[in-house]
Amino acid sequence: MMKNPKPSELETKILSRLWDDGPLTAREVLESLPDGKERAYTTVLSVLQVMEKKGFVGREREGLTDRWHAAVKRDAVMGPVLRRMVDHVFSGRPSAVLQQLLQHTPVDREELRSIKKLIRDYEKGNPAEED
Amino acid sequence: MMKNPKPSELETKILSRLWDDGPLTAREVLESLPDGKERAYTTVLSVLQVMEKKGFVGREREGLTDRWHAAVKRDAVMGPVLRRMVDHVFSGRPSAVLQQLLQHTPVDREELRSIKKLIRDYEKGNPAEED
DNA sequence: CAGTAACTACTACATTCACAGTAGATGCAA
DNA sequence: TTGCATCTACTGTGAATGTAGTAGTTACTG
Repeated sequence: MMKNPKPSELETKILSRLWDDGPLTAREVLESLPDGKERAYTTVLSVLQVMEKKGFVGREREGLTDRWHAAVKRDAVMGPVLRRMVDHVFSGRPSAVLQQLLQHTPVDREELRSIKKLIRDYEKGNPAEED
Repeated sequence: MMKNPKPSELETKILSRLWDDGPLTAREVLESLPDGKERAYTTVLSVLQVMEKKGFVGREREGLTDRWHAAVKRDAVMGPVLRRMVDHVFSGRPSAVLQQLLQHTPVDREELRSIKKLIRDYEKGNPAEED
C-alpha cells in the first residue's frame, strides 16, 4: 500500500498505544498517551483521522463510538525507522544503538536475559561467517 | 546548555556527519549526507545556521570558509531520543529494540563481537566507553 | 419529546521543517 | 583590476505537524 510513510512523533505514540492495547476509543487513546501531556479530545481525534487517511489505523463502530486499531504492524513501521536511524545517525553500527540503550534506559534482569537470548538465537540463525 | 531540544530529522543527519568526521565545511556536510539525497548548498547552510542558534553546532573560520563542529555529544542527544523511543513505542523494553535491530539491520561479525562485548561489560557493571 | 452528554466531521491556525533563491563579500586568475 | 568562483547572510515558501474550535449527530434521561 504505502512504502514507508514514517508516522510523525505523535502518530507514533498513538500507534504504540494501539499496538499494546488493541482497539481503543479516541478518548482512551487520549488518556493513556505515553507522554502524559495535556491535550484536547479533538486533537487526538483529528490525528487519528489523518492517520486513517494514511492507512496507519482503522476503526469499527462499537455502540455510539468508534474503536480504533492499528492497521500496520509494529515491526513494519519500527523496523525501517530503526534501520534509518542506524544508517543515518550511527554510521550503520547497531552496536552503537545498543550501547546507548544500555546506558540510557533501565535494563532489568529479565530484559537482560531477553537480550542475551536474542543474541544466542541470532548466532544460531547466522553462523558466524561474513565479514 | 539546552535541555533536550530534539534535533529534527535533517539536523540529526547533519549532526551524525559532524560526530563522525570532526569539523566539516558546509559543502563537505552536503556532499556526505547519509541519505544521498540531492540538496542545494544553501539548504545545508541554512540548517547549520539554525542549528547554531539552537546550540547544536559551532564553527571556526578556516581560511575563507567556516568549519562546523558538533556542540553537543552524540550520547547527550541520542540517549534521550532512544530512551523516549523505548518508553513511548516499545513499552519500556530495550530488548524489543534490539530485536528490531537484529532483524532489520545488517550485523556483520565485527558488529556482533561489539554487541557481545557491550553485554559482557554491562554485566560486569562496567559500561563500555565511547565507540 | 425536550434536554443534555458524548461523539464525529470539518475547518482553522500557528509553528516548524526542508528547501532554496538572492544579494553581498572576498579571494584568485588572467 | 576586472571578472569569476565560492562563500555567508538573509529572506521566503510550501507542506506537515500539533493543536483545537465549532457545528452537527446520536442516543439516553427524565
